[in-house]
Parts: sequence; C-alpha cells; structure tokens
Amino acid sequence: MLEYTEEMARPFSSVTEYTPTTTKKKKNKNKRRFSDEQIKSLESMFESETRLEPRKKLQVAKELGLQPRQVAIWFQNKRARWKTKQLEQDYSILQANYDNLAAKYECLKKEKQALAIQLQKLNDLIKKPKEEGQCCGQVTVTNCNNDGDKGETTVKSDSEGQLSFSMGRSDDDSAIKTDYFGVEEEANLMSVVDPGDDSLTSPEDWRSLDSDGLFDQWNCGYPWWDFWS
DNA sequence: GTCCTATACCGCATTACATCA
DNA sequence: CCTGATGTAATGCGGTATAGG
Repeated sequence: MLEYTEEMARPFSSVTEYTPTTTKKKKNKNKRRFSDEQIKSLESMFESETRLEPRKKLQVAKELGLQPRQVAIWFQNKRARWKTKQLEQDYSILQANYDNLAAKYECLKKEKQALAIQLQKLNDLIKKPKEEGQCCGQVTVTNCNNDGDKGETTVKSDSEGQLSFSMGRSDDDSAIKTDYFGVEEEANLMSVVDPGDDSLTSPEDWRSLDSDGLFDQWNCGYPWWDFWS
C-alpha cells in the first residue's frame, strides 16, 4: 500500500531545479545539516531497526520536523555508512587471521627445512657401520605446542637396540615419561617417517641412532610427530 | 490469468555543500 | 581569506515489488 508519493516528500523541491539542456543537479543552497537532537533521535531509531516502515517514517518525520523523504534518505545513507564500517571490521579480522596463518606457515616451512636436514643426517648415520660404536644414543627435541607451552621429547636407543620415547614439559621436573614403543614397532615408524625411502626401513639401522644433535634444530610451534598427520 | 503501467523503495555511485584544520 | 580534506545530505539511475487497469 502506497501512502505518499516521492514527489510530495521531496525536500527543497522549490530550489532543486534542472537546466533544460542537462540533467546535472543545480546547486541546493538550502542544504542544512540535521541538528544534534535530530541525529540523536535518528541514531537511536537506527539501532533498533535499520529500516523504517512507511507509517513509522511519516511519524518520525513529523516528530523531527523533517520531510519523510529526508528520513528515508538519512536511513539509506546510514545503512551505507554502516555497511562500510562493517566491511572495514571484517577486513581487519580477516587481516589478523591471515597474518596468524602466514606466521604459522612460515614456522612450518622452517620446520620442514629443519626436518629435511635432520633426515639427511639420519640417512648419513644409518649408513655408518655398527662397529663404530654408535649402538647407543639419546636425542632430545625441544618444541612448543599451539598453546605456547614448551615441551621436550627424548628419543633413546639402548644397547639392546630398544627405542623409547619420553615426553614431558621442559619446565617441569615431574615430566611424564612414556615408553612409546619397542623394536617390534620400529618398522611402522619407518613407514611413517619416509614411506618412499627404504634406506630407513630397517630396524637394524635404528639401533645406531646417536645424539649428535639430530633434532636440536627443532624449535617451532608444533610437535614434530604432528607434522605428518 | 496475463500483460502493462505507475508508483514506491532500495542499493549504489556520485554530486554538492558545510565544516574544519 | 584561501584551500584541500572530510563528512554528509541529496540526487540520479537501474532494479525490484506491488497494485490496479
């Protein structure tokens, strides 16, 4: 149901005219900013509803001494400004998320490089003959998780060739020690580490692990065992 | 029921003006 | 006083929805 015509509601109709040769707007010398009182009232109405019913619009216009058209335009402009503001906020959030993600990516990249070096060292090591006395060793990996908590993982190989993992917090002497697995599961580990490289798939080779800082370069935000998950 | 016209309203881009540093 | 930047009221246009002939 149409309650009034746009032309009836157009403000300043007596001063807004058009030249016969062009559609360009003529200067409107009656343009006045709305009073603080009017703005305050419109703002509070916008907070409760961003669109006005035609009847409500007429009522508001009457109350504020404005033309209904002016109220409609104010709401229209207000919606546009609000949308712009929202977009800016959304952009800020996206930007923050992106920065966070980029930082994680860089971290993972460094992690990957470190692991590649470690893998190379491991490859070199397992090629050494057992006689060289490389039967026992311990490697400690310091890392931090997503919560920023530091932790460490120790990989030990004993004279029997048993591998054991202990995990705990570096700042906590009561670190929980956990035997992770024994020789019979080493083959599984090998397939996780490098399924495409049979140079690491022999349990024999793992008995020669040494602690010459293979994992020392690890110092990123993720436990190394999550890297392949 | 369908088409056509008139009207109202919207979003968007832009203009015109007021205000301020 | 002048000037450029900024905020905002108002305009124009294209599109959609709806009522009535």
